[in-house]
Amino acid sequence: MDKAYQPTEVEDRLYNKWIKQKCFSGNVDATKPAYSIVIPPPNVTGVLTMGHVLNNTIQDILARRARQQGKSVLWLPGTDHAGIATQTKVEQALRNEGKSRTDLGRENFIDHAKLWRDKHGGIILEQLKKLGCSCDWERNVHTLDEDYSKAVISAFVKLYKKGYVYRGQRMVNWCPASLTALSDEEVIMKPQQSILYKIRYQILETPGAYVEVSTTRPETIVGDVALAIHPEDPKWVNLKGKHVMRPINSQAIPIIADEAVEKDFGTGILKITPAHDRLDFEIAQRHNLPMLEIMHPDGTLNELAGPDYAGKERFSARKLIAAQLKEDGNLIAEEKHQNNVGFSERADVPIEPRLSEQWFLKYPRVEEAKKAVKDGHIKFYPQRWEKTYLHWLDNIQDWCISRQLWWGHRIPVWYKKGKMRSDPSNWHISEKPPSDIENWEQDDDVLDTWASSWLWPLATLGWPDDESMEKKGLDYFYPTSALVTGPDIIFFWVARMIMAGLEFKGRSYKPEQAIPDSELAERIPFQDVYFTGIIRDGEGRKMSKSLGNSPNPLDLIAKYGADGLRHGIMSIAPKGQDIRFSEERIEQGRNFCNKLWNVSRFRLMSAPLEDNSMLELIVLRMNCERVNNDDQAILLRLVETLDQVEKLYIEYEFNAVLQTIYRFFWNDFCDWYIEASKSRVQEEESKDTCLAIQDICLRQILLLLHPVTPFITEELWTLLGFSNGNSIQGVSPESGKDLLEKIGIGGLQLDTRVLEEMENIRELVTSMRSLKADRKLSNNRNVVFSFLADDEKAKVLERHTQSILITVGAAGLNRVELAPSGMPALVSPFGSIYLDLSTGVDLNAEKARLHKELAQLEKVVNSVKGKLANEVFTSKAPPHIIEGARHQLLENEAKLNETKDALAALS
RNA sequence: GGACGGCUAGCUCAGUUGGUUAGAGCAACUGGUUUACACCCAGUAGGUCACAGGUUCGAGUCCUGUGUCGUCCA
Repeated sequence: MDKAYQPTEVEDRLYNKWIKQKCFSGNVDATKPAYSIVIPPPNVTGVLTMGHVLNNTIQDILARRARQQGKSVLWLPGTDHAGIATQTKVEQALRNEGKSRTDLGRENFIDHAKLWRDKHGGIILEQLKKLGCSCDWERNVHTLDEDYSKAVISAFVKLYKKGYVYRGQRMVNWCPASLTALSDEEVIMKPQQSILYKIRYQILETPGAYVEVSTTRPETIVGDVALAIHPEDPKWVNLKGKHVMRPINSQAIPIIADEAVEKDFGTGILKITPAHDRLDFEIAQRHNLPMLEIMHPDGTLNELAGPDYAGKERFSARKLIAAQLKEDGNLIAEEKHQNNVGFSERADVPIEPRLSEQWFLKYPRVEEAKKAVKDGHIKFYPQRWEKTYLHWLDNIQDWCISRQLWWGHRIPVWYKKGKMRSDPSNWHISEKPPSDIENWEQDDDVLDTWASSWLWPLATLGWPDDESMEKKGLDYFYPTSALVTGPDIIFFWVARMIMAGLEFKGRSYKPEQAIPDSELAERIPFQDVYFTGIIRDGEGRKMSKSLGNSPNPLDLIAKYGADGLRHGIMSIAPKGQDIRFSEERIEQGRNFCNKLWNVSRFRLMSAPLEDNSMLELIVLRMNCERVNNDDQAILLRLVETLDQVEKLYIEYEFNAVLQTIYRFFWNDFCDWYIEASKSRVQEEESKDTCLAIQDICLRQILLLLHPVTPFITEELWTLLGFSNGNSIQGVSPESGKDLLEKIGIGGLQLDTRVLEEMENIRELVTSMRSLKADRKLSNNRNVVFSFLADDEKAKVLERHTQSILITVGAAGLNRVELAPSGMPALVSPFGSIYLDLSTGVDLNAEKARLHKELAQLEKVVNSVKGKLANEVFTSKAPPHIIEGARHQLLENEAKLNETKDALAALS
């Protein structure tokens, strides 16, 4: 074995082996419980980020742990076509060649995009393999696959037939850069430093009189069709029914009264631009005002804006119009003003509210979706996200699902050629095109990507095709066991998947029929949802490409190994809290692997392996008579650790899992047990027992760690002879109880009282080391200690003398009858310990140290005394607390007295 | 404006129904190559638990308020 663990070769070799042996196949197996996870499909053109590392490591841990528990596990991978993002990238690539998508035409463009996808796509899946992800790659699904597309189209048609899908002229969020409508969720509100322009409008009926109106968007004045006041605003009561002159493109427009007007904003008078503002649109509808569209889809003003502004881009038009207003004396003031502006999530430009004809979805099963979570059919970890989820569902708006893109699922609607498209009698909506296709033309739009990925848990398992569902095991694997994702897509994806699952899984219910409670559990898409935190950089900023603060995970894998990366990232991932990334933690992950490697190496160097292929065989090598307290203690700690880890996994407390394993492995096993057993392994009578216990511990440590660090554990599983030729996968780490039972087959009974004794011994050893270190004697193994204790304590000490001497590094520990004078001392759970030094002791330093100790003890003793003297405490506190306090007092008083004695002995 | 979350050692974080003297890793400092590991070992130091009230025999933990940072929604 190498002196340091070299992950690269091991990882590649083992991953290939696992793939070859089809270890990750998710098979229907009626004899086993099912465990399934669908991957949150990454963007097909994406590359691995630290967020993916976190998210997928967690999924892999869950999958591997479930395999250990004997479940039939499916982790289903795939990618998302990511409509806007991918199309933008492909168009960018075309533009570099001097071409546009319209040059190519729709069909050519899509072919081109597919080629581009096939070339650039799927990189991320290869990267996930580097990370060790145990996905069933043969099941890989892409949202534009033929089967998946059929499911998406089928869902659309079903929803249309039930009346959930409708087409309508509405105000939508328009992205002038991507030239498509967006859903509300794709709009990000950002606070902006804007200018509030105060503009005067002349009142027609009262020449020479003006009203003032405030707006941040003067360019929309050319689209004004009215001014509005609040009907109960006393300031403007007399304005109602009058008219004003529009200051740009002069025209008389009415003043109307509507309750939606905010009396307190600006002057309390609102300009109404119905085609370019959501609120204005609603007001205009109520008052039968015309919709004056003054903008092209790309955000430039059109002819209706007048010859001076037609063709001008919206922000330059703003400046021009402001200048014109100023010149005409109609601009009263310009004030700085902080407001929120909606930006397109993808293109990062301000969205334009725009009147547009789109397809909308009235969400199905909103009430059932709330119920499924409220009643605990679906559990959120951390639970607090339920609130966010429910709040969104309480305020849900219809979903604009059509996108003016080519890359995606084309909407299965055909219109009669030459007929009014707004008239449903001219529509053909079906999975299949009309038979007389020559008389029809298909809708140009595609569906929002999320309107395909909301079917992910269903469609990846074959829905809605009966044969395919059977083949892929939908009945077996659905509902999936857990979903691991970020809270940033709770609305985009999680909530929508829940609604889709409730609507589509199982028998169909009419919209007005509620789904019976008894069916919720089988219709939901997943049982547990684990929300990860967001990975931030060392300064707490979100990782982003533009900041360049995101490390490349592949570089980290090359540097620290996939196991090191996984271990590092998991150890800093508190449940649902944002994570500050630091490379040091990944380094620790690597160090951990190296420690594991080296202790295994040490085991192999100590003695040749016996048959380690079964736990029972190892157990039988223990000779009960040779089992000492160190052995008892380490086995007890192992049992404890197994139970703790199991409990923590159930709560998805990953970093606590890691911490628990770490403590057992590093502190208990390596630092103590291995050290203490070094001499015993040299001795014939204790050797076999000690090695057997080392092997038991190592075996269970590997099993405990396997979900987190799959590569090194598999490698050591073989090297330490546990494998019997088989993979470590699927071997259970056992519960504490089961392990106890198996240990018992050799006749060994563990006694939990040993643990406390061992803790005291370790405390003593630490103190003795400290005594040495304070005098720069750490490396002197020839020092001699004396101790002063009663018979009972002395008996315990004498039993442990050997391992104390070894671990402290000392030549002797002798009992004395009287406190020796002039020796540095310490007070331990076993009485006073003296470091025997013939010369060179700094008595003053010793006194100072003991005085400090004394002060500390006095503080504790006084505080506990006070507590016990307090009648309210003794009458109200529970008995075990009082008992604990008494015990504490006795113990500390004893220490106090011994410390005083030690001090006296020094003078 | 509303909701949620964080604020504990220099840094990153544990601290699960309130109950012994608040823990770990890293960094710092001291000493060490004793044949598993310097990706290591031993030891030392470092905290009025953001602040202010309150409940309680007892508060890092519960309640109220404030500050601050962050996220989401409007």
